[in-house]
Amino acid sequence: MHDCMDWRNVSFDWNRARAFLVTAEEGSLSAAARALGMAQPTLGRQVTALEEELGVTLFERVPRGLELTTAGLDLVEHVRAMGEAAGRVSMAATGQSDTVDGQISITASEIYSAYLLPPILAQLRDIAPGIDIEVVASNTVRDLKRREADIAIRNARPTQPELIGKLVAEDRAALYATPDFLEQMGQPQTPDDLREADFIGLENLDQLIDGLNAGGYELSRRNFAIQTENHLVHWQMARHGLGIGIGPCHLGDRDPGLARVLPNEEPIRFPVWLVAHRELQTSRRVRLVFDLLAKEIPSLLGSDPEALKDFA
Amino acid sequence: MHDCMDWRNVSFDWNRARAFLVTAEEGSLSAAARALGMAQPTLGRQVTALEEELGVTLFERVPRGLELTTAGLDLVEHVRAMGEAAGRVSMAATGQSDTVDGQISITASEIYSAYLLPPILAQLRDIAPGIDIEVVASNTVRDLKRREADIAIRNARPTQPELIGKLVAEDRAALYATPDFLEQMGQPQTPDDLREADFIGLENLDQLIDGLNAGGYELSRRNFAIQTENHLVHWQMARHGLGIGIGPCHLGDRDPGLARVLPNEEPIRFPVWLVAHRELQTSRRVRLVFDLLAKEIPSLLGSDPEALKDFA
DNA sequence: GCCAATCCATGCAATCATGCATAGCATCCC
DNA sequence: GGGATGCTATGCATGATTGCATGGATTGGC
Repeated sequence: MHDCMDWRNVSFDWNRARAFLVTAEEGSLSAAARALGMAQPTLGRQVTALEEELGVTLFERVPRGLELTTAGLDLVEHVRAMGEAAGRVSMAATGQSDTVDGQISITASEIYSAYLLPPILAQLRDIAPGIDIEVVASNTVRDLKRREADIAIRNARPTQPELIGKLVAEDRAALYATPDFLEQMGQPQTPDDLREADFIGLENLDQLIDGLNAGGYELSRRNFAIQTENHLVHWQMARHGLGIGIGPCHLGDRDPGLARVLPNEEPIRFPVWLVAHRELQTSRRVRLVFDLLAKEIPSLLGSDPEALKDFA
Repeated sequence: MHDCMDWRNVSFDWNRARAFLVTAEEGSLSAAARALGMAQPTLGRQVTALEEELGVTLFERVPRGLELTTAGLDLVEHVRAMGEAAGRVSMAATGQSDTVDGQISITASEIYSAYLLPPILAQLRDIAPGIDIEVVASNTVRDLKRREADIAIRNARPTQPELIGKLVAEDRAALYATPDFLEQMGQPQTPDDLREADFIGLENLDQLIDGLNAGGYELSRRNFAIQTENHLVHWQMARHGLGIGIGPCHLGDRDPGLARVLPNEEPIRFPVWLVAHRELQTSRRVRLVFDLLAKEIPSLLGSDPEALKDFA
């Protein structure tokens, strides 16, 4: 089967190829070194050695950094393919990994990262002390295909076929403000009473306004004098009486310093999905964390299993 | 362009992946080591380290050798893709032979052009008949930046940053004359014996005199009754007994019609550099010729690789 | 049953690669 | 124009990797 495969063609130093790839993608040796957790001189020497080895000048040394030559531009395409294959190797390896100990990376919104994950991760530390946990708190959807995280907590069903998702809970969100703030407003009762109210804004402001208006509100940008892209900051602002904030009920209802702005309005209901890459689902470690999250999130959110049917 | 690609997923040791691939394909560490030109323990340790790194047992150690586990069987598929990409990298770097065709221009001193290059260029004709060769025989340094030639053979390290040089050999030169001429002089033994001798001059006569006097001679312009700027003519004059000439030992020592004037004096030693423009170094054609010259010049000159260290 | 061949694992010395600290340089901003 | 900040290149000491030599073990053949 393997009569006489010639391995000399691949006998150049593959780590140098990796150094070249990351340097090309990051644009400078220093940035690449930071990304890889290596020293800059090391990377520089590896790139130089690869140029020597292949007999190709890959980069033009310019003061701003390194710039790909035409030859380098040609080669980086092939090396990129190598890197993508390497990513699949790593993905499959984690999936095959029979040891629980290791690193795992979870991405979730800032609110979930701050209020939902900590008690669960404390449990995880007890159950499996050998697992190193990294939490990527981000309100933008991270790409699991590129392995930006192993497990994601999201509020929508994953669309990509290589991702598998599990609907684990229902979450609810409502408008919150301090009791003082509401008293000053005269205890609003209907969305109409909020037409002149001060809200605290988030990123994607127009999208938020459209969403609320679709629910019967009549708001515009002038209602949002204060704005932040950070949801935790947003929440703290609401708690300090700076305006009306939007947040999950499991937080707001338990916060003695906050009250629902419109107690008679039904909260917004949305699903909570756990998402992981198919390859990773076979990993004992990923499996363990995934199952723990699936078990604990519903109880922490006080989610009724019956309610999940509405999102199917 | 893409904000923050996460490279941790590819940060495992790629060389270990290569070790794993070749071992899996060849069926044993020993065979893989032979194929890669490495030692068997090295490869064994790399595979073990990869297993450690990925947390996956790749091979079952059986008496006959190594056998892939099911996990390894899964992983080898992905690593094979990596290897194939590596092959394309190497291919793109090495270049296909059909793109080699074209014109190339080499500049060298007259002596080298006449005595050193011909046998090498004959080889080149055999290897790559599609390459048209131009030899610029010149004792003045041609400007590679202005593309006066593609490759230069020089006796000094290139100073301009856009030129890259490779120290390929050590050359030696000595004073030569015909045996008859020496007998007539009474067989000189020391530089002092040559104070009244007839030398054959070259261009830059004063520079040559200074150089020789720095080596213990006591010469002046009146020792140079005959002078020519052409080194080949210079050499032929020496061969015809017109005086003492200076020339490379690899020529003089093999010439039955010539003998060293001072056999006990150490020859002048100087480095042989191959020089090319950085940009041209990426050309497959230039590379091919460059490498051929780098390989053949040392053996033609009988240069000891150890001697090169003196010029570093 | 023994010898030869082949395989993997380990000890050890030399080599190579790495990281740190630093120098050299260009650029940007005040 | 000068200080701050980004980059790459180099010297040097340390630590990791390599190759060689060797040991232990199994298979196959005579």
